[in-house]
Amino acid sequence: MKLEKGTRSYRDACGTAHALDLIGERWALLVMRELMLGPKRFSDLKADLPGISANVLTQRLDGLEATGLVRRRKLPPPGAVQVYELTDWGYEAEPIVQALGRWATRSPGHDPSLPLSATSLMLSFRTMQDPERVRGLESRIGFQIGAETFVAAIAGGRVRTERGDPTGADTIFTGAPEAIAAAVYGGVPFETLAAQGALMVEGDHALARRFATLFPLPDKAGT
Amino acid sequence: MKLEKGTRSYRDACGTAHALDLIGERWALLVMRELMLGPKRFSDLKADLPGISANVLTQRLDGLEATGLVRRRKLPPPGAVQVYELTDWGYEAEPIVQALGRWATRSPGHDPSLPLSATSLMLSFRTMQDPERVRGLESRIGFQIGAETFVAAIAGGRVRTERGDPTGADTIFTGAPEAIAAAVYGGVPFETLAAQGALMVEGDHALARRFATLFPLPDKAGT
DNA sequence: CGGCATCCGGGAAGATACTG
DNA sequence: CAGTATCTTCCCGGATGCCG
Repeated sequence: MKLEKGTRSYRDACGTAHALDLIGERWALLVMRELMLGPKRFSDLKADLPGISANVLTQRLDGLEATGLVRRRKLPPPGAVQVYELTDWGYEAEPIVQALGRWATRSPGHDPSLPLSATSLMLSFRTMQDPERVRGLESRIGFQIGAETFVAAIAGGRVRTERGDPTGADTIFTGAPEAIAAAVYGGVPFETLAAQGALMVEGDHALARRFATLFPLPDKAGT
Repeated sequence: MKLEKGTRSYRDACGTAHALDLIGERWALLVMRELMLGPKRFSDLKADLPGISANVLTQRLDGLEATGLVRRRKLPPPGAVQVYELTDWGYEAEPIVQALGRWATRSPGHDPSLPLSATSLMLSFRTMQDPERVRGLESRIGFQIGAETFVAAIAGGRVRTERGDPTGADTIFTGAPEAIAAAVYGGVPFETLAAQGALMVEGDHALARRFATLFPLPDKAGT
């Protein structure tokens, strides 16, 4: 842990510019994205951000902690590991992540088949849900992604996603984030993915199929 | 104009990550911010972004043009100068600028007394307006900032800002963006600023005073 | 003068290796 | 597992110069 040097600032009163002073460095906002669904440890952050190097991750976590966006916490024993979590103010950055995500899906250069973290996938359900299509639906969808589990609770015309135990959900998806994304955003049939061993769907298959229609991608920007 | 090299990408299917591929480089989003109220020429962009160097501005404009966010256009003669303007998709990034701006004003490190561009000030009125305080108000506020003019049209419970001729507005502010910001966000009395020659208010002074109360700053984030 | 291209120095990011 | 140390690469910022 060392002292920050003369942090290159925009020196601009505009809030947008100050936001970039805070989270404009490379990887900073993606680190925050990965913490949006709850605390994580260093090695999980590193694994979920392919391409980041350990020293850059250390620098970002130090910087975000110094600005009051991230806090490091020691979990109580047993398993007294150190985790990083967003502060309340850090969690308030979610609208930024959402606005960026929604806007960028209109990019002709956006490639949904690239690698994807489990957190990104769950956040994308928050971002991309279409209220028209969600209306009237009430159910719980479970996700088993590697060792992590999540639940999407559909009620009151909204899809809410969070970490949680999927047992008892109406349907459960098991597979890598990329496979679930292929089904939801790529329109790849479950059977195709199941045949590859990439995806397993348990419980109400009709519900699973309907779930995959709730998140339409916007049109690509033309010129 | 040269070919882009291997642009360092996050290679992540997440929309947020792709957005950062598009506008995550230093200055990129601030260039777009400066174009949000209409086309500008190179030298105006450079002047309104203190600290940017000409070559970086060139690189950003080239990059934004290549990704389809900015277009360069030749104004018809006379005065056939070249200007840069956002594409439709580029203008759709305004919610991002807004979300960043709103969020960052909660930062304890935010200093509203720093330099500010006229565009930033006008956009901040869009971002920070409080519907409760605006309700019932109907008027037109003019701004003369250097050689640029703007109008804030208040109607239907909303403040709309754009470039425009302020003649005939109910009240007109004349001064630097920093002076107007000091009045609106810093609570500095008009008289103080007028005594310094920093601000002039013409027309309905009561309206001007009320206008300055429409944009409350949120509480600072505490841990 | 506006709109760049070129060259240079410093510093941040990326990759790899190493340590408690 | 959670970082640190080192080295290399590349981007950013500043200065200068070209060219319509």
